[in-house]
Amino acid sequence: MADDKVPIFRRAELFRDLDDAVLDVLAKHSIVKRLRRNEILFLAGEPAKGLYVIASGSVRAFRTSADGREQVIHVERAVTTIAEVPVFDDGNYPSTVAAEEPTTLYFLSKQQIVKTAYEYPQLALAAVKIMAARLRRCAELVETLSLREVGQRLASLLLDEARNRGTNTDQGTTIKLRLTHNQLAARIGTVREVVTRTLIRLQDQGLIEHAGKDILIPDMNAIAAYAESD
Amino acid sequence: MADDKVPIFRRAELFRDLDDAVLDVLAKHSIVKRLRRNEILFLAGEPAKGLYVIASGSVRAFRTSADGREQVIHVERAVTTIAEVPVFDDGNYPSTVAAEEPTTLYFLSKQQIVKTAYEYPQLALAAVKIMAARLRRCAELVETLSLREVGQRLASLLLDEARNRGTNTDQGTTIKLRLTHNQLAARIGTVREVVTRTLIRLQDQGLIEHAGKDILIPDMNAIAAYAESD
DNA sequence: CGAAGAACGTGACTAAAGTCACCTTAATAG
DNA sequence: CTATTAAGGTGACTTTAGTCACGTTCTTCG
Repeated sequence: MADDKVPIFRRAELFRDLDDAVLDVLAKHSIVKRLRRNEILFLAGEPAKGLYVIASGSVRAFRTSADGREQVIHVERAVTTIAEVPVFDDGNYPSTVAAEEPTTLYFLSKQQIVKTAYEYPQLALAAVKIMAARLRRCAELVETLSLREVGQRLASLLLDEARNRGTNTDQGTTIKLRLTHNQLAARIGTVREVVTRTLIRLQDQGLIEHAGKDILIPDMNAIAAYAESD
Repeated sequence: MADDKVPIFRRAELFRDLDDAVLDVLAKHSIVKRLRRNEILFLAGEPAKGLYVIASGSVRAFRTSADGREQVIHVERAVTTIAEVPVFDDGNYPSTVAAEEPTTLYFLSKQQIVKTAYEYPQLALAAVKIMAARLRRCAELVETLSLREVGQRLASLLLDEARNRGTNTDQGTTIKLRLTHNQLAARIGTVREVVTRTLIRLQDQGLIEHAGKDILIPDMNAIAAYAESD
């Protein structure tokens, strides 16, 4: 039964360099958890018991203001781990995590991970790499939130999506947004209405063409320039 | 000559658990660098050659917008390391770093550190801890920038300072600010004038009393409540 | 299919933040 | 000690973002 977990675990960057035998031990100790869309895995500030491997689906880590507005810190999709931070620094969960879609996870206890990290330095090294990458993205998020306006933040997000999962046509790059305006807002640090209006504005400026969830970026360079401009 | 470096290195969290012998090797390979106030150590995006130990003084890591506005990501003071991120994930420097005051640093090459990390897992483990802590603070920064207003952000900063280096009197907690309004602005993501006005507003609201760089917080709970309020 | 709920669009308004220009005060270097 | 320069203060204004209210259009599911 743990056998089918091992290949999944191996796809996680954190575990990539561990031997099958070690992964097998981890897998045997892991506990399955399934989440419905928007179901919460844990809350920011809760004492952390361990980390999770996202076997399928995706989750968002976010913070909430007192009046309920969300700011997404990062989104992670299968197969990765989440909540490494509190495992290694022994604190509470730093953000609330909820499923973006139906998601299956495997839970691994803090003790188990830390023990393994002492025995197999590859694990610690991999953890460092993952955190380094997170830190980079987090610093970028700080920069855009603080130094760029909503239009540019939205443009960056679209650009990102287009680069990752866009398809090139003769008209330019097209993407099918899977996010609602509300979700977009939570990622770029604003509210729904502003997203709606900003999309229209980007269209008026000729940077995008959108019909519902379908977005066409005629000129990737133009939108990149706009996103980065002063 | 490396002998005097070893006790300094040992005070850095990253190196705390290494043997003297190992530290001695690192120390022998390190290169001194001195910075004047506001002198730049490296720029965001530059290829990273290694990390630095802050032997004395302090530095800020920040990002700059096209029109020159700065957003401070974190501040580090002696004795800590900076630029671990690009050492472990092998990318460019993520932020620009400049000295906040006259500062002495020791440079250590990426190769040297990585090699040591492979031999001594304590180093990797320490790096994970440091990054985890950074990630926490960075997420917090994202939250405050996105979800809180300037008044609250400034209040949190003052509260932080007061908790760390405030002195309690019968009137409340007092702190001597060492930051100019410009520096405050760069940390909380706004501009000078807004800081000036916000300080006045906080005073009008009875949360602080300030005369130049001296700030009195009569009621720590009150300002904490304000900083966190919706 | 048709009703309910979610998502989207939009006008009108408020408020917060940022900009500009200029003045005053403090710090410090010759 | 005084001349520069850096820092702080302030009024008037613009811009951007956020709020509220409400209508419309999708989705989806009983």
